Amino acid sequence: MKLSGVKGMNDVLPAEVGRWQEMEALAREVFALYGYREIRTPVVEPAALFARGVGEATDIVNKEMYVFEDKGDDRLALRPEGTAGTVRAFIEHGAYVDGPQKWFYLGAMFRRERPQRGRYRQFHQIGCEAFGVAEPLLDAEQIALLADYLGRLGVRTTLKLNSVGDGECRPAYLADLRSYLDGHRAALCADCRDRIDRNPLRVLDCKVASCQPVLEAAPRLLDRLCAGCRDHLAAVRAGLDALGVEHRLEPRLVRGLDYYVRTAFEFTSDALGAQAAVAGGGRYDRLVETLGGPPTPGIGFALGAERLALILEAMGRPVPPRGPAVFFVLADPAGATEALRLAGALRRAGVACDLDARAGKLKTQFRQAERAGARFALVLGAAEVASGEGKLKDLATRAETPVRLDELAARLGGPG
RNA sequence: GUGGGUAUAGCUCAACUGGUAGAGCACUGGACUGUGGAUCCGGGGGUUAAGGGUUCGAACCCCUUUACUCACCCCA
Repeated sequence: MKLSGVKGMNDVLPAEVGRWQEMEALAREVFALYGYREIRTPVVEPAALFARGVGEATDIVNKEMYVFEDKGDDRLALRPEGTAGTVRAFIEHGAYVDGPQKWFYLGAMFRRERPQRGRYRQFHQIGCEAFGVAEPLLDAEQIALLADYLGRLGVRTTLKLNSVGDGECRPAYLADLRSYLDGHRAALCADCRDRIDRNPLRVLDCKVASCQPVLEAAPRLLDRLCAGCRDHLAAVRAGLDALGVEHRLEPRLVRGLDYYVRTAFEFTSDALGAQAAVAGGGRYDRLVETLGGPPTPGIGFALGAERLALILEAMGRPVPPRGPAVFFVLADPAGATEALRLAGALRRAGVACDLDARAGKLKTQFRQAERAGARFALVLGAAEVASGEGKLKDLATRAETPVRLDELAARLGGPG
């Protein structure tokens, strides 16, 4: 029986892992610049957390979540998204007493869907959550953070912004929309007819040509926003303008999670195929309360790491190299012993080095040095041991320069 | 969950309308007993995804299963 990985769950091999390390390191760096601090929560949570937080009726909870029994006790779930667990931790540890909090996380999420380009059963999200501030200034700042992060990676995206209303204006709008769509049921496609009850906002998103006339004339949420939501949206846009963040108002942008209110946004890329969203998020002012905490506004986003990696790859952005500074080529037993000793000294000095312990043909060792991504190679044999001197070979230029072995650490430790 | 496409060496692919399974790259040995990317010669590697059927004969045709992949749905 041949073993293979679980469908939709992928390995990141050493050759590509540099890209992931780059994305993660930059996230930590940039998020810290905006005052966000890292939080780590379990991959497993009570299933009820997601049912209550994300929404019982959403596809994510309803059909995509991995749920299992833990020895008969609780019903547990592999987290399908990061916000609910973060909010749970926020409440459980009473973090709300310390005023506004800005947190971020990196981690694996799980959804049991049919895999396709940019969509996997285990995938990784990089997300930010900010608690305790209802002001639109925060929305603008957080969206700018995300734009900043993507911009530093050279990724070109489109930012789509919308308001999905709040408890004051959305229910009335939804009722109107539902009855409007119901009245035009016959003119809509089968998918849309299903969606009328389940998620009427989604109908507006339909791409089927025959549905378009009905949708064009449908009531628009943007026209029905209450004064609070309208002002909020205007302020967010003004904030983005002030920060020089380009965005597009997208009245049909919908989020798939129940907890979103007011601000909803999405960064999309055309390098991704059908799954165009690199990152998405929005405000969730009632979520903390829903999950049992004190009323606390919040806003957050999640970015799909696999999708970002796909974009970087499509851009032809090279994977940052990670090779040793020097690779020792062992010419004979005396050289091998010396190499081991020298390697120890260099490593104590913080200089990365490597060698091929098989000590085979020089040709093979040089090939190994190149494959390891080493900057220099240094042949070590009885002659070098005797003279205390060797030739440091730059593998890129193939130029050799004499070097005293006891000065190697100083030579390689410095810049260049 | 629903469709479409694909499946031959580690990778990329050949194999004439069914006739003994090959090449390039990679790996490895040698030409070169202390200098890699070039050249030349040699070597290891395959139940042709799996199972069944048709046939004198199947990588090729038929059926089933599985995996991968793209799209729908949905979302990061």
